[in-house]
Amino acid sequence: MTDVEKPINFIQQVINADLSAGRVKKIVTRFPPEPNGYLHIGHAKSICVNFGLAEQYGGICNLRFDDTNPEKEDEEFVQAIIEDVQWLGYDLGEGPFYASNYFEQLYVWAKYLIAEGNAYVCELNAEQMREYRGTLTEAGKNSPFRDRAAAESLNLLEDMRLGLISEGAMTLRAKIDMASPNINLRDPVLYRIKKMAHQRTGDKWNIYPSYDFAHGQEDAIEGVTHSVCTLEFAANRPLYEWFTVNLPLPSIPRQYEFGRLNLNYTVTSKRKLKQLVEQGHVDSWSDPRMPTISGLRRRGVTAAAIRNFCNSLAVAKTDGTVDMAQLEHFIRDDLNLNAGRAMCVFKPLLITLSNYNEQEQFKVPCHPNRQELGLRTIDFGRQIYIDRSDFSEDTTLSRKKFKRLVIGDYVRLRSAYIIRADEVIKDAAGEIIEVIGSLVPDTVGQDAPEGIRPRGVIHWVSKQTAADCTVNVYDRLFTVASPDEGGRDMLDYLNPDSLVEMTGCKVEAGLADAIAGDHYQFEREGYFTRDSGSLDNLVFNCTIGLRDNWKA
RNA sequence: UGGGGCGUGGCCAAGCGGUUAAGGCAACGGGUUUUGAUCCCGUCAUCGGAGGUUCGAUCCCUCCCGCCCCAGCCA
Repeated sequence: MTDVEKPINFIQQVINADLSAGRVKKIVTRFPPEPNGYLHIGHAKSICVNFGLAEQYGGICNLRFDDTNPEKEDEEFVQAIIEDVQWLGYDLGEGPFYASNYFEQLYVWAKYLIAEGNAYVCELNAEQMREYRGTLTEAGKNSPFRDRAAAESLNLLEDMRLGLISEGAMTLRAKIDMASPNINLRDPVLYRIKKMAHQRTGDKWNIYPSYDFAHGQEDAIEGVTHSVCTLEFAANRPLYEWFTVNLPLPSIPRQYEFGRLNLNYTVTSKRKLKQLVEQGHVDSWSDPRMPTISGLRRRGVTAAAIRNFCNSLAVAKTDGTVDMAQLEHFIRDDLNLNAGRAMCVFKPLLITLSNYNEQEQFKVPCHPNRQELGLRTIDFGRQIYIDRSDFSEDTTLSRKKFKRLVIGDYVRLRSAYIIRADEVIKDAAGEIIEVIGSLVPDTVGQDAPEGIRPRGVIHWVSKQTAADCTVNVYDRLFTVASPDEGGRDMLDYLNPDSLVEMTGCKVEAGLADAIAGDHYQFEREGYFTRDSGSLDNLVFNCTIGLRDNWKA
């Protein structure tokens, strides 16, 4: 929460220098996802960095879909991405933008490169191209089509575009240097043939630009000043810059790379998340166990928590793995401050108060430290439920070790009376089915009377008015810190207990019609939100448990 | 192996030749508390290794070690 002056990162240093040198007047950044999956927590960092930079410098950040490969993309993902970015709290401004809107311009530039002798249509097939490319240690060799006349390439490119050439038969390649130690510069492919409809341009195109040929030019068209991406694109930067000197671009963007976010006990790779969804290991991209923005949202994580977490991360060139505990800290930090309190009993144990026959309602604070959040009403009666784990017949348990209800002893019911457990009723199997107790009069909102020392404070709900509900408690999706390490198959490390569904829970009446998106702290348990995926029933998802410092 | 990038406490991370080597997370002690929560105090490193330059190096140089990225007509 504290804004201890965060040191400026290397990108801000560059921006400051560019601003003072007059190289740029207004900062323009961009967040360029390919719509081939849902956004995850790693993207959140990128979004916060890019939109954050724009915000900080009074510039703009474009959400731009890098939709250059219809084979993998889908409109569903476009919509989900837009929703997630907005939910995180960012304004799309004039956007969203689409690479596909620039296809015509890119094509004009492709012809320009050919005319300038900087590109050619190559007829090597995929396998041959790989052979010609060389290896990390050996230079590649020139394609036999490398020196064909510009006019011929121009005609062939046009044929490719018109669908006259079959897929895989030809590509348009930049003519750079087959001996470059940087493999990205060994005559990279600019256009490939895909006779496939695009979700936005329909069947207008039979060829689609490659990432390298599209990305920097999209930036230039939009006037992006600082193209901030992740480290794995560092090797593409020389190519990015090659286009800026060989094409008549409207502006010269510059690319900078920072380390992407990795989190332990999960995976942050669209490919792997897609696999989990498609193979049914989770119920959808928005499964509350998924590290997707939509999964976190359904789980009950707030946008503020995600933003605070992302802003706590460094924008640097080191690539490390952040401890899940750090994300959890920001989730609790925000929820503790903002979530209203409520009581929910997971494993109900009936308590009947033999000396009480009334019905009462108590007005209790929604938040112990923020009275401005107001009061709520809770019902109290002769019969209440407490959690089975909050009762014990073992009278030898020390007060320090078991601060709950023990037969013959006292406990405080949160926001209500102090009660004593007098008698246990069991069924034929020896299972406790009810506890007969008695309350200590006049103890609501009062200190315990002389001689009575409640062992602790426990939560409860009124039997008469509590609502039945189901509670989902989640654990980490994987059993090991790095499920995608080395040659591991993440599926071997899926946590079989990542979801525990508890039915027959009892929540205070006021939450019977809780809405998804509202956050509650179930006292002594954790933070919860109504599950948006099963609104027909009253289901709460555990966002995260309360911190638990006591050693059992 | 060719090229590119990175190595500061269990994790993240400031530090830009002279600092008691920030801060956060975690952990561990203690205090407050009608949530075993929150909150509050306190404890917790000599900077991958070896040389060198310098009055002085985590910061500069050399070599070594380790990790990451690039050989898709993916992004």
